[in-house]
Amino acid sequence: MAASIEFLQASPYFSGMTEPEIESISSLFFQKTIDKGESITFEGDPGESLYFVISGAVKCFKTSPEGKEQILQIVLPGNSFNDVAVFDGGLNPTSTEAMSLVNLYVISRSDMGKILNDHPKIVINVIDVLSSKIRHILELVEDLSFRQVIGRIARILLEYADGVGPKPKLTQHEMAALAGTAREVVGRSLKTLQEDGMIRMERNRLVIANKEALSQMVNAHS
Amino acid sequence: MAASIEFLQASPYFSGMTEPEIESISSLFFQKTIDKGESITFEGDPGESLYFVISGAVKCFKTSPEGKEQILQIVLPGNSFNDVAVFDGGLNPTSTEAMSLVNLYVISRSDMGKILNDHPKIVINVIDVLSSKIRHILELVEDLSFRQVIGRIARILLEYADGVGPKPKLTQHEMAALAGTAREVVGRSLKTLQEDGMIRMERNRLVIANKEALSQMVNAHS
DNA sequence: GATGTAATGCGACAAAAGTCACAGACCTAT
DNA sequence: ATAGGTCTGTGACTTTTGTCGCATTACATC
Repeated sequence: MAASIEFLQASPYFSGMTEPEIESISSLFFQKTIDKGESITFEGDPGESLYFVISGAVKCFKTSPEGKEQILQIVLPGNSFNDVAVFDGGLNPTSTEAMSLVNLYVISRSDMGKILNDHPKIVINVIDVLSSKIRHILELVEDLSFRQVIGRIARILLEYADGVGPKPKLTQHEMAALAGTAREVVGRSLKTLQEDGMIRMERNRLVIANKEALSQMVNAHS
Repeated sequence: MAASIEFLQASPYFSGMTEPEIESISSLFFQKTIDKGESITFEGDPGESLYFVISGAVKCFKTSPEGKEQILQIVLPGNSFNDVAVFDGGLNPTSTEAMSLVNLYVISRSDMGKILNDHPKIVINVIDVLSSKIRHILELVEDLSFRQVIGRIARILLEYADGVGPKPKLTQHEMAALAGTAREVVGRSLKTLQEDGMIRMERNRLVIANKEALSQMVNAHS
């Protein structure tokens, strides 16, 4: 089952390739469906494949010896995961799991290597993708190091608004894993934000009531 | 002032290039000396140059609005910094400063681009360098998210042993910036580690007394 | 060796975050 | 509809971390 030409053309990896070129590589991908909650890759396994999300959401996370989870990235449609291990030939740095019903394109490490070999011009795309991953993780470091939990939660709310479009509605547990804290602390933070009029609970939907104040609290301090 | 051939050959960026090739690019580098404590680049500035450390140590760090510093990496001889901004054309994600008297090779973004153009085979090296940066930052995230301060300090002590070789002797302030905490907390942690017999202070030198116990506390929990 | 400056040691307290223990709400599949 | 799971709300308490204030010690430089 080959990959859709439109999908590949829109991917940051293959931008700049002509349509015939893309057609010639599309047969190297195969499609895969994963149920919500199913694992896709495990931290420490060899990096065999590169994955592209067609629909749904995938979380990349690390797990501590005590079982605490830190989400590094939620991968949404159009984006890829497991890049690092595929390109440097090392072990997967993170585990991944479907946060919803997920559709993926999968390509093997060796086939991806062939593509890079045959189309050297797209190697620059790989560099761009990796660079943007670095910038994204650096933001997480800033969060963990500089902001208190309530500030991190505010940032998460701004980024993941409220389950609009491809973005999944997050549980408090998931927000906790994103923010690197405990579920109860997320609950308390949400309560505080609500009391301060920054958010509102509307029949089981979380609504941002005062976006300016929320952004301000993110950019200023804590 | 061209770069030394041996230095470039040993750099992860140019491995695989023949000696004549390296000779042909060596004139694109120039050398620069920076005094201890001087800034080299600033977060948010455009990324004009790529830097290679010949001698000394350079810290890459982010600064919070309140002035707190988080060191992301200490760059030692043979390694590079400011890679991301140079390759993706964006702004410097971090500031950098000399932790000691530092000797650098500097190459401009455009000259580095030319090298990649003329020698496509080394683009794969860039991918490897970026991948290893990602893995390194992910370790920092794990530290910040999973370990308590004393565990992070233990890890720092194991990694930066005690000012041996090119590694600088760290002040408590610098350890705090590495661990994402305050100087006093570092002092307390060191005291605890000393009381537990894991480290020892010998006439102003910090010595690891029980490496096994220290590694164990790093790998196990907190 | 005097004199600043930087680095450290430490006690006391405040604030933030983590943990535990439940109760109640919500959802989903039989 | 009901039963079992997941998700949420919340109080009470502990632990960890951050902050302040100062005394003391090392170090570098004239």
